[in-house]
Amino acid sequence: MNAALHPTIALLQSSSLTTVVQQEIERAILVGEYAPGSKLNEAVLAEKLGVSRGPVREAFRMLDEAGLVRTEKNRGVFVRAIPMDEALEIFDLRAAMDDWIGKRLAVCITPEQLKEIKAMVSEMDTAVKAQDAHQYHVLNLKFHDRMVEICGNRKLTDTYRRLIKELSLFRRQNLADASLMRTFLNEHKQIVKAIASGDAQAAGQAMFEHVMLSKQRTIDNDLRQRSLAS
Amino acid sequence: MNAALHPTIALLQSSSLTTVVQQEIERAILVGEYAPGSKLNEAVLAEKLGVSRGPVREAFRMLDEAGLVRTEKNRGVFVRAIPMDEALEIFDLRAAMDDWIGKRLAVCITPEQLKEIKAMVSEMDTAVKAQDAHQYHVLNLKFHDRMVEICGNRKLTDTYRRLIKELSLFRRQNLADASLMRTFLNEHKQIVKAIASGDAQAAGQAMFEHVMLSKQRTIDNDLRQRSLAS
DNA sequence: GTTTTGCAAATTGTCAACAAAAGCCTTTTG
DNA sequence: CAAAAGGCTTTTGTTGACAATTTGCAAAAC
Repeated sequence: MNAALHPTIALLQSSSLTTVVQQEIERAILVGEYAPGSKLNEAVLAEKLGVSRGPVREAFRMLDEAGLVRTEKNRGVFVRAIPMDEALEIFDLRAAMDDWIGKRLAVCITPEQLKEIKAMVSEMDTAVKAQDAHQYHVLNLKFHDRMVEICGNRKLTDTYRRLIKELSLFRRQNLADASLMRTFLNEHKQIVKAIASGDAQAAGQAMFEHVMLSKQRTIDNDLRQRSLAS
Repeated sequence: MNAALHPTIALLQSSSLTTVVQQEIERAILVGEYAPGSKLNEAVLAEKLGVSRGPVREAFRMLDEAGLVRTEKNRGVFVRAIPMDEALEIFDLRAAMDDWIGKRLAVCITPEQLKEIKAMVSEMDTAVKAQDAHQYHVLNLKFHDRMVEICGNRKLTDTYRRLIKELSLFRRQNLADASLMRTFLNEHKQIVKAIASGDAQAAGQAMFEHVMLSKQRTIDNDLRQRSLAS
């Protein structure tokens, strides 16, 4: 009965002020409008969004549980600043998941889906050649997100996305230079190749090592920046 | 300065009404006081806990984000009933994580920690011999939880525990019979052995397959119950 | 007899006011 | 001059009240 209802109606039915406030704050955080560590003022946000403080507070509780903000009693909520060691932990966890994802895709991906991710890689190729780091970054996120999605495990997808969101709070400025982009692109090609060949072991390993290289690059980047600062 | 303050003080500093309400509801849910699918009434809970509806609502938003309840706009919040297919998804995800956990432990576990988990297995041995399924279940949870913890990856630990909590919402009655307990116990011994030997590949595989057997048992159990019901 | 319609009660969504704690600036004191 | 004390301001924590929606029931219509 409630199968094919009007999109506007479905929207109104699902979204309360709290959820739309939550989504808006989350968007703003992920897009960098509020820097990690900065304070989020209830009253200011409430007025800005044209609601009272109640929904804002409820949204804060959601974002806290999601790991995007941290709440200090009687002091307020702050955009989380992911420390280096936690980011590295996330990389390890992601690697474990990507290992499984690779193995699974090698076995169960459909020809259409394979075509789809191949197209993504070739788009990335274009971006690399155009030296468009931003576009590459967007495509890269989409590439990995699509692969998890194809696995068809919603719990995995949710967990994976949660980690990606938290990771995006860590060092917005992690721009890859041209040579690194090319390295990653080659790894992507290798991943797709392993998946296409149906070799679960190889696909898992390729994805695992791809993430571990990202981790290593993050470490190197940090060391470089530290030495520059001193 | 605030390093070694009195535990009561630390408690008061960290816990607002919202957090204590959240913890209490979570406890009640996990312990089975509210059955999956049952409705949680804001006003009733608020009065029961001696607070107003505000903190209860904020706690609901946290529990929703944690996956323990589901909110339907204008209808209320309900204890989540994990459907079979989602439970199976969780098993797969857990297996992927346990694979990594096994590999990691094989490499980095200390002799004391190894001794510790060996002691747990022997406790489980006792429970199995005493046919104490409940005690076995408690020890089993502790065993796996401790192994994740030893890995020293807090993000992994958080994620793992989140999954375990959700899984505990699925079919409280999944009691193992004596022969199954013995099977699992043997697998535990094999896991510990593989970890002790330092063979990462074997340890990962042992843990992975251990979870997959749990998954299979869940499927079998479901089929059996379905056939009995018809 | 079944379905529909309308009303009343209960419940959730939202808000604004009050209480309490933290932050800040001035003043006082050594 | 530094540091502590005190009061003022801002911000968060909590509450109770009001508005909007759903639900259950009973009466009416077919």
